[in-house]
Amino acid sequence: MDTDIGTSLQQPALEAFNGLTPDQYALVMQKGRVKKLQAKAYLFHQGDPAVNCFLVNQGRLKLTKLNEQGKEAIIRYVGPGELTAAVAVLRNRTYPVTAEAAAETNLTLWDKPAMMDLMHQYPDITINLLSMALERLDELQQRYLEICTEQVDQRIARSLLRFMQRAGVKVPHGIKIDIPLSRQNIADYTGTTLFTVSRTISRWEKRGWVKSGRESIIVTDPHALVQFAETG
Amino acid sequence: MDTDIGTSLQQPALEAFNGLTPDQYALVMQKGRVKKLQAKAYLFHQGDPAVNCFLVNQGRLKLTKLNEQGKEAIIRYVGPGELTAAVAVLRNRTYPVTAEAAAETNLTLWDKPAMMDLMHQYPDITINLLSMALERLDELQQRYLEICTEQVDQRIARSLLRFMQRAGVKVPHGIKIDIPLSRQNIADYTGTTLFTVSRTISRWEKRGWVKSGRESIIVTDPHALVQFAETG
DNA sequence: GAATGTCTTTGTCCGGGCGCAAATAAAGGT
DNA sequence: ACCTTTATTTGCGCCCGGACAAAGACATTC
Repeated sequence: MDTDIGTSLQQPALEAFNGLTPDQYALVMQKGRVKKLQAKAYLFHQGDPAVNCFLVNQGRLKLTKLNEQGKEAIIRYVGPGELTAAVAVLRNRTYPVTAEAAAETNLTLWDKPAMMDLMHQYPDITINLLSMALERLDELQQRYLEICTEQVDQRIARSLLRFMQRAGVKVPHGIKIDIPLSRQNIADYTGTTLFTVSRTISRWEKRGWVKSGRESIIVTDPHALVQFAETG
Repeated sequence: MDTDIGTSLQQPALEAFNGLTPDQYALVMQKGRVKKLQAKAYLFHQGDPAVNCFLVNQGRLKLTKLNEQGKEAIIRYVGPGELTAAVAVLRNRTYPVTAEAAAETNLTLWDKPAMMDLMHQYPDITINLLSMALERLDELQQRYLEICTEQVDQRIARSLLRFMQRAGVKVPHGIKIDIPLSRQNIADYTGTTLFTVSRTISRWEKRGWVKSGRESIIVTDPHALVQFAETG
């Protein structure tokens, strides 16, 4: 029973290659090249010409975006089973974001012609990609709503809950977010400052809602967080 | 030459049915049903079961989203040539947003089976839809960055510029935004309050950057706005 | 284990921008 | 023309949350 400890709670990601037979799947993966990234290594930078798209096999990518003044926002974290930089395939543009490994990460990548071939060969892939894009759009719309209408506390609560769902692992007294998350990261994700995040989280720690360490957060009372996120 | 006045500056929207022959296009449009909406009429509400997707032929839809407390954010305006509610086709879910006609609007709509048929019959459609979804994702990421990193003034400037690009028509002394936009609308779009928007715009009016009336805005000095948006 | 670098906490200050109230202006209805 | 409704402006007070400083906690390296 305690083998549960460490089990990932991650909901099965919407896969790009659903609906293929194992044989087809093997072929598709064969067409791609694998790549391994150390933590904190950059995969591509915002503005680089976009040539490949990437499937995360293990690990996690952090997607960030900079404005003209060099201020940063975290667009999202890409986990196992998720595909990113599909823009590269559909348009001859540049990457709109920067991708950095948040932890050691294994990828499979395809260049534009390869992915185009696959999409024509297996139309389901295009449909899956569309479905994934719409899902992400949906999530971002939700976050946009939150940042427009809610205050910092609530947004931080929601972020922790979102991270928990996406990358939570059970530990003795709660659920640990299995991404190295600094206060600054959370601030960049929620559109505030690391100071405010720090204060907010210490407050919650005193109330027993979370336990936090250096770049690590354990949610001990998810229910309280949900309650807080919804009512302020 | 002065016939230019009133000409839309709208950049040609990325179309859902590019790459089809005129005959095929006619067939596709035949498969859909047309619908006409009066201004302020609702097309669907957030939470309604999603059954149709819609192509705007004329007019404009306003997509909004509510949070638990009933606060609203404007996700985007959908103009001629653009398709919305593709989610309806790809997933058996509910509409994630509310759609309301911002002006009198003509639509063509397809239900899930019809659109599914089309996607299978003309694979290019799926690719176009994917491309459009990625484009919208890109735009929303950009706005997310802005709302995370920039202050209210700048965001309002950027919004006006964005509306100008999407729905600008030339008028004698500037470019008129051809959407009925109240201060409240702009506030909901940029994540602030109508008071702040009002103050900001009157300030700009005094500087001669814009001319504004009731639910109407004319940008008279786009360059100044761009400058301001980028440097604060 | 000393030194260095990074992350985090906490205090203080203060200003951008929100909330509210009240006045004004514009459109529409009868 | 009058009344009603809805949009906009403006003044004022206040507070959330940003800016900055300084110190503490934790890792890593040599």
